[in-house]
Amino acid sequence: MRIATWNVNSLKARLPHVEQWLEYARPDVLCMQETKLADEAFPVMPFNALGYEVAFHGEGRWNGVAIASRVGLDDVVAGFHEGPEEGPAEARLMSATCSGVRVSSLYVPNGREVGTEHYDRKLEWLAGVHRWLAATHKPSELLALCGDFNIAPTDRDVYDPKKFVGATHVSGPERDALGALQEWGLVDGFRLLYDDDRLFTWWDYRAGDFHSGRGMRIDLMLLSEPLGEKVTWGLVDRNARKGKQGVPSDHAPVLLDFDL
DNA sequence: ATGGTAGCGCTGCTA
Repeated sequence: MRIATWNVNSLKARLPHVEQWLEYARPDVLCMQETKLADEAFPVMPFNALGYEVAFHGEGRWNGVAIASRVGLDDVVAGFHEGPEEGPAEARLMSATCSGVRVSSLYVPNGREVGTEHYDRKLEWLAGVHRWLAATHKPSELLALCGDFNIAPTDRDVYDPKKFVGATHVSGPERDALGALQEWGLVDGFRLLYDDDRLFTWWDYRAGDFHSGRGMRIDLMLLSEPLGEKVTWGLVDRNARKGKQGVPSDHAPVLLDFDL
């Protein structure tokens, strides 16, 4: 079973990229973030044509998450649904069961600058994820929390730690929030297999950061231990940025294979 | 060097 996650930065702008990627990567499940589409505008038919069912939770011009699956898409829940109160209705979480694995697509708030209300909301949202997890799941289940966490777990996950001192994505409270999810019973799936530096998944569009290798690893797949035991291979597919479809996403898709 | 690009949508916000 192949599970992937990709912040597409507008599914409307990126649909040709996504279609081509599905054709050659053939994930069984693809979690998407930043679809930036209202639900009535979601391109259902292109996914169906490639053999995927799709569930989506959007709000229009910002945010938006979705899950495409060719191995079943059951018990779809948009948002937290139970556990903590939903709060302001931003479309940042959606879950479904795909061939026995409970899969969630997450888009964690960016946080902008440390000490701002946006940063506080990011930490609150992450605390909400922990409460939701504790209220609705058990570490013994087959769980995959996939998405754009907007957190680089360690200093090896940014191109130059000196340039990130005092910045969001690397701060202690953000990493502690990620650590709380791990303490509950989730592991950084990609790190189970690959210990290298520079396995970045996001590059700023500006200043040629992609071609200069200035990136961060912020797109993660957090796995419960029973699912982590089944992981066999993975990839950050930087080739997904190539092709004739126009401007690529500023994120690359991440995929993991499981012996399930 | 405190810049730069992209998406949405038409003005400036968000990342």
